[in-house]
Amino acid sequence: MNLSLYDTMTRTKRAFVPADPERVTMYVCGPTVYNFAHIGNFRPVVVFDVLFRVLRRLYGEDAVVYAANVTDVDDKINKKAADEGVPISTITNRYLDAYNADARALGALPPSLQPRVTETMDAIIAMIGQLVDNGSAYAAEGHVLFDTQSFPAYGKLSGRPMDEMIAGARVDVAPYKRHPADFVLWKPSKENEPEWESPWGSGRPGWHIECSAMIEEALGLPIDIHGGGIDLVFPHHENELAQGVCAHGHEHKTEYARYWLHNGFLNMGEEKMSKSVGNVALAHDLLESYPGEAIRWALLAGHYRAPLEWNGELIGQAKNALDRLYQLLVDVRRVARDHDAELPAPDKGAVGRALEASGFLPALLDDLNTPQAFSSLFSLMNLARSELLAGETNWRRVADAQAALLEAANLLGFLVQDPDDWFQGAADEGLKARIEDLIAARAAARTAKDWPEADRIRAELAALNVEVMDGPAGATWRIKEQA
RNA sequence: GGCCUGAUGGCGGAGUGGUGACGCACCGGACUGCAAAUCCGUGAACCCGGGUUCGAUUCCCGGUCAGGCCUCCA
Repeated sequence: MNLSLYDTMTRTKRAFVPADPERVTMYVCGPTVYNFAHIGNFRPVVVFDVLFRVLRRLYGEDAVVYAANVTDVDDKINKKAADEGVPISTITNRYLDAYNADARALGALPPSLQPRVTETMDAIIAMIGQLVDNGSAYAAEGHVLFDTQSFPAYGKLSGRPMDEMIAGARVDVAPYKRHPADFVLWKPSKENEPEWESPWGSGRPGWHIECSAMIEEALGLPIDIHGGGIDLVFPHHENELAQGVCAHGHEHKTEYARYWLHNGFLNMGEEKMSKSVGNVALAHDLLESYPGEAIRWALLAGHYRAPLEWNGELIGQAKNALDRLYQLLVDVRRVARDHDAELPAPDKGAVGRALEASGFLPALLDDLNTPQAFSSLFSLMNLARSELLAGETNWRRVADAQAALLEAANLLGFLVQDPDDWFQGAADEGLKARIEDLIAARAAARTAKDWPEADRIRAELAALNVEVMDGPAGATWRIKEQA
């Protein structure tokens, strides 16, 4: 089975072939850290995390280098810092920490590298120097601009003929630009704004150059995969590509990124209007109310390139779907215990075959078709369930079936918790002790067939947001919907 | 204004030139003191109008609606 990916540059789905299978490189445009990130900002985080995991599986954990940058020089950051009267690093560190915490809560593995603009300044200035030296860029009125006319392939990635864009543009063109499409590589800082020394005067880099510089410094050209949101195709990635290639001279022989991947947007629908409720669209806030895994599931419920309808029901649906998957894990554990059975170690060959036969891996390798992979997850779960419920339970087969489900789910970053924690994790130790006491009291009432008392205790538990489930070997419980 | 996507059951969402996955929700049954979980089962959809075809949800054209980009933006 081979991975195929849809490449924005060629507008086709192509077999993925890395330049060097020993060192597969991926770069994804990360956040500008001036505030808590919107849930939409986390779609690429989760999507490319899945790709990262898939690549690690295919090429080996140490063979994949994934860089996700952080923009920590920006007007919005400057404004926020000025408003609070603090250095920009106070702002950027605060929100980068929050961003990383949210990403972790959403089950994203940390990228191999997380370069920051402030730490890449020398490479940025050096690259601008190269561009000026070889005639791809020019200085004007304290700015340095990239000369789009010097790069014939400009516009190829986004599929925009330049003249059409200029004709339809609604923005005023700065007078010092030679061509309307030229963009800033370096610009003077305004009063009281952070600035860095450069051969063109003190100032700060334009938006696009940071990524080109980071890619060269952190990964080296060409990179295998360049990812980001669909909105970045133009102008960001188009510009990045142009400078990244042209920095190496006019032959333009340098390959920049072998595959360009872009995720679609979350369609916020009416939700956008609910500002009164507070910023429900912040991942940071959603994580207060829902498990990160459920939010992750919701983000992967649609194909990454398609728009995803983000409505109020989605995360709840995701939570319920995960409940069923986790329930299988709980049941396997309980039934095995009831039978005093030890689950044997799973057979790797059988597990591998199940991932193929269920369609799970084929779906994932087909341009990351996560919705179809989800479907396979349920068929793997059903298989495990029927093995568990078979008349003469074959523990070897149960173990293999459960292992297949777990391996598949884990590859997507799901079922990573102990199932008891999933259902009961929201309870602290004090609450757990109290629940156990109530359940013991209820068990006594049930033994005495005192149904009114048993029901009264159940109601008491329900008031604690706890659901009791009677089973042949005693009652179990779980925390219901978190408010 | 220019360029570009998408429109599938109550909700989310795959897929396909020839009986329309999967999940959530709903309904009926089994199990249960009652529930929950689980199991069995039912119902329910391809925006509109043309065209191509033996046959279109799937291909083509037009329309409507929604969204994106052209300016910071996942």
